[in-house]
Amino acid sequence: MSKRITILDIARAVGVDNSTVSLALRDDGRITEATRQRVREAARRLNYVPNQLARSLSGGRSRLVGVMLTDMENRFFSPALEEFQTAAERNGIALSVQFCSWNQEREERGIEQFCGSQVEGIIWAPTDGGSERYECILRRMQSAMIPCVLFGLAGRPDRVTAHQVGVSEREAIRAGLEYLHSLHHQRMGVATAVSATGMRSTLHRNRLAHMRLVAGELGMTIDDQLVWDTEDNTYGGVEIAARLVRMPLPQWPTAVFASDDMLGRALLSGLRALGVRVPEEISVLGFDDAPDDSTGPVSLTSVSLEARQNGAETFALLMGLIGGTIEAEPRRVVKLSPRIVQRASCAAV
Amino acid sequence: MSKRITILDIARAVGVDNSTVSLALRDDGRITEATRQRVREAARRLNYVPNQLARSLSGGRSRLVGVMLTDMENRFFSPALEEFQTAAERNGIALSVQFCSWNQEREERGIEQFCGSQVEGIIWAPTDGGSERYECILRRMQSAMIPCVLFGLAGRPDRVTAHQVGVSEREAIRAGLEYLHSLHHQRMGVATAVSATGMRSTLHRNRLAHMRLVAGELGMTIDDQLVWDTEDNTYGGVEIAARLVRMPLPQWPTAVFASDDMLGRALLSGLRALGVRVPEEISVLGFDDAPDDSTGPVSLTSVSLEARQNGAETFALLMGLIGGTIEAEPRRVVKLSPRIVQRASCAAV
DNA sequence: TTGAAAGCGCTAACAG
DNA sequence: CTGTTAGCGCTTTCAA
Repeated sequence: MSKRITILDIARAVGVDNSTVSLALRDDGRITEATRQRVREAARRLNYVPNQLARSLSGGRSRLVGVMLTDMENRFFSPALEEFQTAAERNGIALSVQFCSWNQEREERGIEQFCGSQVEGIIWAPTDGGSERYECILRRMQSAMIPCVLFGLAGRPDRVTAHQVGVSEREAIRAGLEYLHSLHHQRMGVATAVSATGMRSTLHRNRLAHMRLVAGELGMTIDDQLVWDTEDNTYGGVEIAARLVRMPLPQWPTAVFASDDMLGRALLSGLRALGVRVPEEISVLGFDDAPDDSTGPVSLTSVSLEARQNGAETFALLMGLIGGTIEAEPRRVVKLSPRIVQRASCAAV
Repeated sequence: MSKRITILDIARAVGVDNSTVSLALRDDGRITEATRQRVREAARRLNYVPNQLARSLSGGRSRLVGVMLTDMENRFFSPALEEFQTAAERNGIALSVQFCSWNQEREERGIEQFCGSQVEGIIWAPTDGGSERYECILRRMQSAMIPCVLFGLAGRPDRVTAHQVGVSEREAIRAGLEYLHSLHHQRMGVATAVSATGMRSTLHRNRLAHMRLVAGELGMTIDDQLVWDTEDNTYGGVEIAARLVRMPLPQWPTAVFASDDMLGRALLSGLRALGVRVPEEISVLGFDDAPDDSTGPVSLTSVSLEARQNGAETFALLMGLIGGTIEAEPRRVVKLSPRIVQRASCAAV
């Protein structure tokens, strides 16, 4: 029934011009404290809600940033998004988040929608990097002059077509292995979930490949016997613990590198339950440093992918791009360093 | 440099009026196929992106729905959001998601922002139900005439101040217990995470209270000795398995009701690793039916909270409200029934 | 210090 | 079938 309240209603109520109201509402210095008060009061009384659409259209800036993520499951996104949020609030920016569920059409439509909504910038964790389709989307944003920062190191290192922030998985794996190496571990096991469903599989496959590669370079061995695979990314680690314990002791690795923190924690829990003392009898190293709800005895040393810091860095870069403090060219690639978060699950041999 | 392309640019390029372009782009029947083609072609060539802000402002409808959730961790939200997405796409609606991270100020600001963005409807999974603050937010949406559907059964059943969709936890607990009862379980254990941090604790505390209550009504016993608590919601279940196994056999419960599926799966994995056969030696019942990445031997019978169906129902209700097919009054409370998803982890005594 | 007027990009009546 | 003409609610010069 009652139409939506606009500044005209306020203007009429207070007896001033609408432009005065507009200025007063935004605390412009040109308006007397007195009128400002009356305007504010009327606004409250009338239950006025400023129309952001009109504001953006007229002002030419939406104060909106779009965030396109692959899925909600990814433990890496949660702290990063948290970081986006707080940074956005500090900058007076609203966030609009979308999840494409690894569906590339949805991903494309979503970004299209962002552009249509006149977002001032886009943070994008793409489903794939370097494909034709992906480059095309990037170009469209570019031609629409909407700055975009890729979240996570996507695409081919040879052709950097967009700003990006992330840590190299390769380097992170290397950091983990070097850490184990520094603790004199030679014979190493791996817990992985290559058999997991969907995109998870690819993730773990890549990590495993990197591990093999880098281990070779460091003179460490990853015996095929010591690569335990599971299809259950979340709880398969427990079963892996059981499999490990069934092995004759002399065949045990001195350390197990888990392909992600889920596997790592599950493994740790399983070993504990089976009476294996960590790190005395075996060391366990995780990967991701995903946020943890355990405050108990289970504490996993892990290679941190620095989700929070990545998030902060990404948003800062985007803000610079939006504000014009940072030039669109050349493309920036912010490569953060992985970090070993030392807890109790690793010890020297 | 190049200003953004508008319909005027297209109109100029094609040599027609801008309103013709507007209609042509929306496939209005009044425009000749020929001109439509030319317009479309020019639009593509010029890389035209329709300005959704202007469209919404002018058209008076934004085709935007806001979704306010507490956090990304909640496994219940993921399938529900998926459902929102697909339903939204079918209805030509765009979704804007926000997570408040259990921060009530952020929650409030977020909803405010939704209202300002002229969303046509809001789906809200509130941090709390029935508080003064919460009622106030509800009223504001109401006075802005933005329909809102609460996701999950929030608030006090006595005073229904908003539409809501969900399943009653109480009933779900009851369904679980009745199921165990029907399998002749008398002596029952509980795996809970009351010691978890943050809001999780409250959740588990409530569930435990309901369990005790309903168990009493059904003549089942929950011995305090058989209530195992952990602070690690995700992997604590493994440790609980170890604790259980340490007990002398005659004291074992015949079934364990896990307070959520994380605990349930962890427990199952732990028991397996410790050589306990499920369900032959003990039954395990989960709660939530969270999406599972395990396709392996671990398969947990669980009380489903019907996340997908809840999601679909919620969105449908909101669409009805937006479209005017459903009246704003009286408030609708759609209470879905929990369902036992029978897998392999429960058997009769 | 405030008011008048133009316009952001698009839609939607209506007129031609 | 296409062009004309008003707005949508707000910002932003420029006058007064």
